[in-house]
Amino acid sequence: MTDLEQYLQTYFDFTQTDLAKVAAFFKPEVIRKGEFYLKIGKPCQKLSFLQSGMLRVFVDLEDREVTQWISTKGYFITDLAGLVFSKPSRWNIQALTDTAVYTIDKTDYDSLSKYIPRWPETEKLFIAHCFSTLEDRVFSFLSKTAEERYNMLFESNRELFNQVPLQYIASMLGMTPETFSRIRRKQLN
Amino acid sequence: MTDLEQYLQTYFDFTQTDLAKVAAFFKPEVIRKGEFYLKIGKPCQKLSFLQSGMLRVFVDLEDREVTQWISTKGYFITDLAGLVFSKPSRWNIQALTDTAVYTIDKTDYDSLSKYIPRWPETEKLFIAHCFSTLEDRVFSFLSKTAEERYNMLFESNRELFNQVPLQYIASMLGMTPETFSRIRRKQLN
DNA sequence: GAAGCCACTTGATCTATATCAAGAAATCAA
DNA sequence: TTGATTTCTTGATATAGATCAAGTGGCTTC
Repeated sequence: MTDLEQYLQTYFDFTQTDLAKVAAFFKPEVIRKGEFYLKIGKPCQKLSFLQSGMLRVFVDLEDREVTQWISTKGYFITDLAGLVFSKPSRWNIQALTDTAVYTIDKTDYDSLSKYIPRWPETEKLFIAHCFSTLEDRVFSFLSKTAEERYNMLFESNRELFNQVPLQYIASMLGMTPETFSRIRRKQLN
Repeated sequence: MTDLEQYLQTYFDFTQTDLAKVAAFFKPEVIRKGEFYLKIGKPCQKLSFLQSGMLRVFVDLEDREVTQWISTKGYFITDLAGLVFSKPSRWNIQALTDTAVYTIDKTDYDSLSKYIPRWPETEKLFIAHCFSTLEDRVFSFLSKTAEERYNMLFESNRELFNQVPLQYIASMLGMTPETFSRIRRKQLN
């Protein structure tokens, strides 16, 4: 069983048969460090499962970049609004390291329910789960300090802190690299 | 055509027949000012369409309340994670004024696809839309000042500012009532 | 292994926003 | 109406976090 199948299984509770059917639509692909998976304004006609490496979701403002998310091993990556509504992407997605993904294109993605009767239900659960995660994230900005947000992320995703330029994590947590660095030192003591 | 049907139509692009079918599942209900639509820890076994009035989504912390959202005329209200995953609700939802809603209970909600073949697709689009809105909200915390967030909300939902205790709007924007008040004065000049 | 480039750290200072404390205004209750 | 709450404003002050400006220490590249 591939990583992809394993992941789909834990996540979606498919039968072995459905698992294989779904997985067959995903094609392996490598994005080299620095290459873009997606650029702002382009249509997003694919969904990928991240097998190894890291992708950063970000936006360029006049005076700085804002990192919205960093996707690591075991996550899916796409611009959901782009995929679902065929809108131009609102995010850049770029490889921080050489990154191996399995990709399904929109056409195949949209056809999944023909082959997997339970797909629409599964897909709903998945998107609802993503929604719920974002609700928590919004709540963290409403109710937590920079230090508390740092600690939450550190507890839940320690590996990130060794593998990614820290300035990107800082941005994703809504603070400057300097603040991040000071909090980090404080927590190490 | 009821408000509900009208709203469902603009939102979901149903046929007239499907529209009537769906709408028939929703029962009118009134929540008096101060009453709770939902309490933290309780299961959320319903979804409602807000016909008039206002509901506030919030959490009690030790030393303060945090308002996560205020739902007004024309919005849906539920705890999505509760509805979809049958988890205990993570939010309190309380009426700020006497509020008229149309409510569908979970059992009926889950059965919709039996009557409306296009329901799963529609439901997916709806949840994906909610997700996308939250993405924008997260981004606003990563990239905007309190004043910028104030202005964004003011432009997009001016009525809210006349109808709701301002402290709740302040909380929902991630600032104190004092800061909100000062920004407000500044913008009025 | 020197030169250059990043990423990170650290200190000094600044600023947006929070906190604290009163008062004014609005709303509610009887 | 009148008093009692609650909400909003305003000022004074405090502070978390930003900004600015040098460093330092790795990596990379030739």
